[in-house]
Amino acid sequence: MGDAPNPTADELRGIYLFSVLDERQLATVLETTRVVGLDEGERLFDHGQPSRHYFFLRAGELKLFRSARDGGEKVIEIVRSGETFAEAVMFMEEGRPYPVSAQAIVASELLEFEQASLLGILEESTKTCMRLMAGMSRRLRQQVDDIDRLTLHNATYRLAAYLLQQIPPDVLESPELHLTTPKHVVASRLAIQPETFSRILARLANSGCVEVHGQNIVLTDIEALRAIVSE
Amino acid sequence: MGDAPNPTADELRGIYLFSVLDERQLATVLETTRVVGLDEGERLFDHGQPSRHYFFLRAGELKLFRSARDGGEKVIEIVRSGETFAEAVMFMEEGRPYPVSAQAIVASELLEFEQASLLGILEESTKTCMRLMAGMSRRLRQQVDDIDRLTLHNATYRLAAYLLQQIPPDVLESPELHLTTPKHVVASRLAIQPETFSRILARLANSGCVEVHGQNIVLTDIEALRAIVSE
DNA sequence: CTCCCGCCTTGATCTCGGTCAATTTGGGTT
DNA sequence: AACCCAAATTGACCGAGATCAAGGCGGGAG
Repeated sequence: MGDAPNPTADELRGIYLFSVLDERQLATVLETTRVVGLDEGERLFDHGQPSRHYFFLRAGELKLFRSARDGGEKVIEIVRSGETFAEAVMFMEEGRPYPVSAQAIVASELLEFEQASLLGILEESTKTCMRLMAGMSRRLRQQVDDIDRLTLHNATYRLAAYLLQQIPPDVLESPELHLTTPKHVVASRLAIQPETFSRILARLANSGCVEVHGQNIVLTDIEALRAIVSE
Repeated sequence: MGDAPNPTADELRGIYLFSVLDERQLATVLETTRVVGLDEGERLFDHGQPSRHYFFLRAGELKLFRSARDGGEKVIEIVRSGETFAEAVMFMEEGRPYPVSAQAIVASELLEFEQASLLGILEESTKTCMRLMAGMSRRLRQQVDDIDRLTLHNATYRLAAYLLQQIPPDVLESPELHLTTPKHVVASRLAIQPETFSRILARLANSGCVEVHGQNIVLTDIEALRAIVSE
């Protein structure tokens, strides 16, 4: 490879978590920062493994998931480029094991940070504490939403809600969206089997809500989708 | 009433979140602390309502839950006396709405704190930030465990895991435990219908794993329960 | 003691989504 | 082009758990 640029203070400053750090603090973080490349399908860490790092996804896409002994798999979160993850693990007791496994969906490039370097900074930067807590609070709420959907709503609802959520925030009238992720991964994210996922999407298609062309999905009737989601 | 004692600095010091505060900081918190009594079934706050307070449960028990329009209800967490809750809400964006509703399962007594008083303290007490983050991190992990159980395991597994989890940590050989909570609430916590809950418990009973006497359940064969959970 | 109302239990039936199995599709490789 | 393999689709069937419908039990109020 060799074309992976080394991280700079400027790059770090662009990451929300680090955006209020001063030069010295940024330098401290940079000292132990490593660039990590991941091939498609490669594991970054495993559930239960002791954690010493947290990460920023520069490019690519990966999934955080749990596995069952029978081979079943549940995607807890899909991480997209520009996001940090596993930064909350360091506050856990018991040797700080990762609560999920992480695997690249496509070839990816990440920055790997030492937990220790951030802990020192948190001691002196209450602002950074606030950023970290804001992120944790958001995740907490998202997970409550996930539990709500899993237990109080059916698979069609969950899929419709997911599609609506994928609409870029700035676009009002753009009903076309591109699944960056293989359908079976999205299915697992929604706790649906691939076969059922396919059937529900087909049903939405021939009831006129959506048009499916492989990874591209046109939301031809947003209102109908909203109707499904509003009960 | 009138028999609800006013909170003291000492009582606050006994709460994990406040345990590293100095006298002045405790006094600041105390200034805006209120004692709140709740009858059985009474609501403390509702999902979506703007939040200004967080709480400590002095006595009693309450449930944090989500409702569906069809009347369905999912208990997200059962709060027991000695626990704080809703302290993570203040870091949420968008007017900080409560992500769940809170309702007393039995008559309860709580302390109500203003979010604003803690925010000021967090600015100057990085140690308190750490405590708060530790609590949030633990909740985050618990919710991942919940999602795991909901999606990767069946109702019998969830019930068995719940029973095993209720064993007091100090007791090794005590197979007897008391449900402090009505069975239909536990059922909702586990995302099981009351009828199914009852049937599964009956099945565990006459396969010799447990003995049920109303609210009291004797775990007669812990190993068998462990076997169900290790699948 | 008796009544009453919620909670719990038990039975019968239904259904959504999972499982098993067989194709089909499509991007990537030689 | 012909081939390959993983992903996706489609069909037939099944089953865990939900729903609908009666009872039974137990504790608090009069």
